[in-house]
Amino acid sequence: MLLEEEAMDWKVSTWNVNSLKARQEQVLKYLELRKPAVLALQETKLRDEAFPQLPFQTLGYHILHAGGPGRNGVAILSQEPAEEWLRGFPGQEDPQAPERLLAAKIHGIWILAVYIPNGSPVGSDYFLYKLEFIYRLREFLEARFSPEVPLLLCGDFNVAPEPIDVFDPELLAGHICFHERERSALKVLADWGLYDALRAKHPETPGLFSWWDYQFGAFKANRGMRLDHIWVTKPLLNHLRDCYIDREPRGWKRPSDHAPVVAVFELPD
DNA sequence: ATGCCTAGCTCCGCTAGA
Repeated sequence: MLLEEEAMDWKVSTWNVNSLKARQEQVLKYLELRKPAVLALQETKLRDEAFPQLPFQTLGYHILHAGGPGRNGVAILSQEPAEEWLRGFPGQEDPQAPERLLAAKIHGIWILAVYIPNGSPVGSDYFLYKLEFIYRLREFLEARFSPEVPLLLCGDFNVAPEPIDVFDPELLAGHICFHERERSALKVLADWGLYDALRAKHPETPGLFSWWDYQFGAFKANRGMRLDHIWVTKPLLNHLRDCYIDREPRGWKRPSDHAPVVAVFELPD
């Protein structure tokens, strides 16, 4: 009993909202309903000065945002303030990385929130940029962090890791977000010492997707892909209670095309 | 078939998303 009282539930959620301007009311509703300790957002599509801080602060969240004009934009909202934070790949010239990668130390745990480039079409310069981005992320982890300490990498990876993670692996073979080269890049990233939280808890369950096309009634038919992930180091995996995809917001009116992915940890208070 | 994908941006169509 004493042990239970000393442990706390720590919920981390990641959600590609496809414009925070268009989705502000839904994100506020989500925070009120689910009350995650941390919510990572991708595709805010906002400049830093345009982030609507007040309604989120009113709900008790601290805000870190790494945005820019038009596309991209990542944020970390947290009930506890960040002790340290950084954006982009430090020391690198890439103009997009500071809108796609944000890291924050919260409750003593480094949380890396990422929006990996889409990379379409396959074989283009942009496709190579996507692969390179994933390899640079691995180098960044090597240079700056250790797999021996609790760390969480989450966000829109824009890659479905395995055939079980897409609705039709034969149809989608070689397509963007399920191409062999993307999947092998993701394996190199994982080999640093990261575990897929969802598959740690639900290794064989098919049909677990986090993105569905707006077209073709894809959500209703569950024709989707698992592109959004929460990966953790071994020390944090030991505290993982569950990981799941929260499909409800995908069914709301005027939704994002992605659904939140959630991990719940039992941590010492 | 009542029904079309949805953002931003600078227009009133285009590009990107995945």
